[in-house]
Amino acid sequence: MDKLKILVVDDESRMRKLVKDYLVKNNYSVIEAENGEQAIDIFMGNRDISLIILDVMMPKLNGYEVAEEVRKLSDVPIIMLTAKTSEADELKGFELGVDEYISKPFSPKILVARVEAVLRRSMSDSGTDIISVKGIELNVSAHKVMIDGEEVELSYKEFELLNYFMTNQGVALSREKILNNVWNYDYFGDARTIDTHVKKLRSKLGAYGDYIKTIWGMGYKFEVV
Amino acid sequence: MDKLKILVVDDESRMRKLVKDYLVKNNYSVIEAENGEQAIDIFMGNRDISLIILDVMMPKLNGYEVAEEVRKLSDVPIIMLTAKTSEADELKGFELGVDEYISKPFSPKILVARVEAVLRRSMSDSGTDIISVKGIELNVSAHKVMIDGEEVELSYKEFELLNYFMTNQGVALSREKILNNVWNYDYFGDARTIDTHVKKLRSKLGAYGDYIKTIWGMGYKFEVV
DNA sequence: CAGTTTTATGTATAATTTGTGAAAAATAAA
DNA sequence: TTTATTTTTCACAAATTATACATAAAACTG
Repeated sequence: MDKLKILVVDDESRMRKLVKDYLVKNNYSVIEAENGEQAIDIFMGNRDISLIILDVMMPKLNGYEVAEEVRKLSDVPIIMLTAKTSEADELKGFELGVDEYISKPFSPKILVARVEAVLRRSMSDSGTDIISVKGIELNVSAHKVMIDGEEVELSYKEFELLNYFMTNQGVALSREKILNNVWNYDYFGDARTIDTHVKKLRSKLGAYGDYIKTIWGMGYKFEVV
Repeated sequence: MDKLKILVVDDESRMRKLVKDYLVKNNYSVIEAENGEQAIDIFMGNRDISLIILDVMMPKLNGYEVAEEVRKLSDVPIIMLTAKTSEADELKGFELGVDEYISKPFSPKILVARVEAVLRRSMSDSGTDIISVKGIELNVSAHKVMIDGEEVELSYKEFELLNYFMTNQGVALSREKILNNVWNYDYFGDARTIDTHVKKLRSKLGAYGDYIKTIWGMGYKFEVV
């Protein structure tokens, strides 16, 4: 589980093999799909795919259509393989959230360089929807929290608050800021309600409770030791 | 001060103007440089530049050489403008940390789309604000002070006061001025309370305590040696 | 140097802020 | 509807900080 998985989608098996060889040689794990539908199926059942390389020209679902579908599900990086360098196409791609273009023919070096560049970028900005700090694992999409492997029941607000704390690790957050981000903008109640939630969070986090630090006269901060 | 600054470097003034026009129309602020040396000078004196667009082909310092220099100073995003699509060059660029390529000729839309894509990526991971003087490191966003690597507990007012001192390094500050900036405007107590806070700050700063100098009959000043 | 003014410092007190448990209010579920 | 759950408010204790004050020390003035 240390090799990154790359999904290569192309109808020509020769081209798939070529790309696969280059990537495997550079220590990636490659999954192949020979058309758009299959690609989406595979992606659905394989959410740990780190990158998709899509040929533009394919029968039935073309590359853009696949990209569009994928974007409904995920922000996984997408590289387009294209023969034509039509500008209109390229623009369309950027609008769909395509990360990079490689035009055929290409060399192994270019392919690998771009793959690495795109992966580097996507790795650096959050990526998954699991925020994990020490023994606390917060699964944002599943709205679930595990502490030392055990699931802990948090209410909706408690979860949102913890999420806000953990995505702003090490940042001092004023009560006002917390209210504006975790509560709706139309909330005009007492800011002290935050204290009550912090109290409950702290107790539910057990030993990790004191990762939530009080900044006297200011607010709170989530910080590990 | 909300427009993002983009530095455009090209020896051809026609090309600079073209790029500038496109960007200005899209609400960016553009600074021009007509060669590599000038670009680096401008970048040095203008650290709030959000993006550099570099022509590859320039006399004296070429685009790659400029990129290399810039990377020694900063992680600011770089887009290369290139006529030739030589693969070796492109590879070289990626190794230097170039974020994107645009090959000439290009359309306004492509230019702006790529600029926005690159900026979006770089914005997401922009850092914290830390004021650091000698052994004192004041982390404003974390509301935390480190002295010789050790965290020191400061109260809210103490922190604000030190922050004010350090952002006004070398400037003589009257008690009145300090009150107006660190205390709320509705504070009408004794200005001597500043003395008490200064006393505590000095003792908490340990050996660095005498960076806070007394200006007799006037106020205080934060100054190194 | 004596006298005056200003600052340093230790301590006491006032004021503010937070923690907590329990009750009330609002929401969701049955 | 009743019942359960979550969210908010409230009150008071506990903790922390800000300020005032008294006195000592230092700096300036003539």
